[in-house]
Amino acid sequence: MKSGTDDAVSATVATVPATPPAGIGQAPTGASRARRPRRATAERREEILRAATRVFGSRGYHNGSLHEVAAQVGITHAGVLHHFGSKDRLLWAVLEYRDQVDVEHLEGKHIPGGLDLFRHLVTTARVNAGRRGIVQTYTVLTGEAVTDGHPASEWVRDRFTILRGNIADALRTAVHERAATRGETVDDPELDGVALDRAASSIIAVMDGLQTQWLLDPAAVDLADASAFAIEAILAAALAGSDRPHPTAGTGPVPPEPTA
Amino acid sequence: MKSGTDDAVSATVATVPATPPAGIGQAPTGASRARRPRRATAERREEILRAATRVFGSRGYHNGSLHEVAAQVGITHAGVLHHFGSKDRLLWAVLEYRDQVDVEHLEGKHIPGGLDLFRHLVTTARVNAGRRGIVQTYTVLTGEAVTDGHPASEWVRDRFTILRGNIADALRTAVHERAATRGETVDDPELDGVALDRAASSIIAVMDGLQTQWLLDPAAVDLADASAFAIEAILAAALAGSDRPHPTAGTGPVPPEPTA
DNA sequence: TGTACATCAGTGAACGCGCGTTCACTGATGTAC
DNA sequence: TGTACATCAGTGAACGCGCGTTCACTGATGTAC
Repeated sequence: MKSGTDDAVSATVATVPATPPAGIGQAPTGASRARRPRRATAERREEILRAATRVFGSRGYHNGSLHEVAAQVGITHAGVLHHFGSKDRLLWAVLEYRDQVDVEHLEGKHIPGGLDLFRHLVTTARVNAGRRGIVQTYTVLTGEAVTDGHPASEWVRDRFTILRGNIADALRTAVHERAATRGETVDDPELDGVALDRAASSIIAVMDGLQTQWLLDPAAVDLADASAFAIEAILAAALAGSDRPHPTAGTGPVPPEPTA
Repeated sequence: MKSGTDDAVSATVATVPATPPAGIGQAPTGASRARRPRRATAERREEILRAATRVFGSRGYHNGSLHEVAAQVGITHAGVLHHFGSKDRLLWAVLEYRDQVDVEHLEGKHIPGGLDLFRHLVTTARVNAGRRGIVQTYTVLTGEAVTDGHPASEWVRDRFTILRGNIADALRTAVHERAATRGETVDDPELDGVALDRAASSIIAVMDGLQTQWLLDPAAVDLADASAFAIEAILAAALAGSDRPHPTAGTGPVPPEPTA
C-alpha cells in the first residue's frame, strides 16, 4: 500500500527512506563508508514534519506550499525536497509520523477495550478542544481526501476501517460485560455485526462532524460536552438495540434535500 | 455578508449580478437600450453553475479549474469569467444556487417542524445515498472551508448556524408534544437550551461524518441505515435528557490521542 | 420593413504569479587508514 | 594526530506548467425610431 508513484525514484534524492525514519545507528549495509545517518538528520526531519503538519492543517495539502513549510524550519524549499523527495512523499511521511506519535503517546498501553474505550474517546474529545491545530489538520485532510485521486485518501480510508473495527469490538465486549452483570449470556455469539458497525461508524462520525462545526464556530459548539453527549447516546442505543430487534425509522413522504 | 473582495469591480465584467440571477424580464432600469437579459443567458449561467458544482465537488475548489468547468459547458474559461467575473464569485454563485434549488424543491412547504423534521432528515439521508455527486460537493467544500481564509467558510458557518437553530426548535417542539400526550406540561418554558443545541449539533455532525465515511468506503457504511440509527439514538437521548438533569460522562485517566 | 446602434456572449492571446521539480554546486561532517 | 575521501544538508537558479485574470476584438441579438 501507499505506493502509486514509487516507480522511477529520482536519482538526486538519496536521503528519502522507503520506510519512515527508523531509529538511529543501524549497521552500514554496503561496502562504502559513512552510511550511518547523522544524529541531527532525524531531528531536522521531524522539525520539517511538524511544520508540514501545521501548514497542511491550516491551508490544506493542495493549497499549502513547500515554501511555507521550509520557511518555518528556516531552510529553502529545495532543502525540504532534499529530505522528502516530493510533496506527495512529504504528505505520506506526515501521516505516518502522526500515526507513530499517537502510538508512542499510548506507550506500552494498547488501546483500551470495552467501555473503557468510550471513556477514552470522550477524554480525547476533551483534550482535542485544547489542540485546535491538530484537529484542524485532521479535519482538513479528511475533507480533502474525499476528492478524486487525492494522495491521502487511502490513508484516511484505512484509518476509518481500523477505528470502526476497534469500536465495534469494544461494543461487542460491552454487550457481553453488561449481560454478565445481569447473570445472563448473550445468545448470538457473534451478536449483530451490522448493528455494531452502524454504531461504530456513527460514533466516529459525530466526533468528526462536531470537530468541523467547532472549528468553524467555537463559540457555538462545546466540543467536549457535545461529543460526550452524543457518544453516550449512541452507546446507549447500541446496548439497548442488542436486546431486541432494531426498529427501522418511519419516514413520511418528504421531498429530497441535501443536508451536507 | 458575502462581501470581502467586492471593492473594485472590474470594468470588463458587465454581466455579473450583485444578487443571484433572479427571474426573467425585469423592466429596464436605466435610459439606455437593450437592458433586458436574453432568454438564453440565464440558462447558460445555470449550465455553468451545474458544471462548477460537479467540478468543485470532485476536485475541490482550489484544485478545480475554470478550464474544466468551461470544457463541460463547451466554452472557454474566459467565457465563464465573462459571466461570473472571478473564480471566487463563481463559487459564491454556486453556493447561492444550491440554496435556491433546495428551497425550490421544498416548493411552498416550509421545512417541517417537530418530529416531522427528524423523519425528513432520515429521508434526506436515504435520498443522498443515491446522489453521490452532490454529497461529495458538500463534503469537500465543508472540509475546505475549515481552511484559513477560505472563501466558503462564512457560507458554511452560516449554514450550520441555521441548521442548528432549526433542529433545536424541532427538538423543543418534540419535547412539548411528548409532554402533552402524557398530559403533562413542561416546567421550564425555555427548556434547557444548551442541551438542545448539543443534540442539534450532534445530529448534523453524524449526518456529515457518515457522509465522509460513506464517500471513502461505500461498501463499509450504509448511509441511510446508519444515519437513521444515529438520529434516533440522539433524539431518544435528547428527549430522555429533558426529564432529568443530564449526566456528565465519567472519564478515566487515559492519555490524549486525536481521533479526527 | 429597414436602418442605426447599443449590448451581450464568447474568443484567443498574452501576462504574471505561484509552485513543484530538477540540477549543479558548496561547505560541513564523519569515517577509514 | 593527520590525511584523503565519501556522504550529507542545504543552496540558488532555472525550468516548465497550470492557472486566474486582463483585454482587445468579433459576430450575433435585440431595441428604438
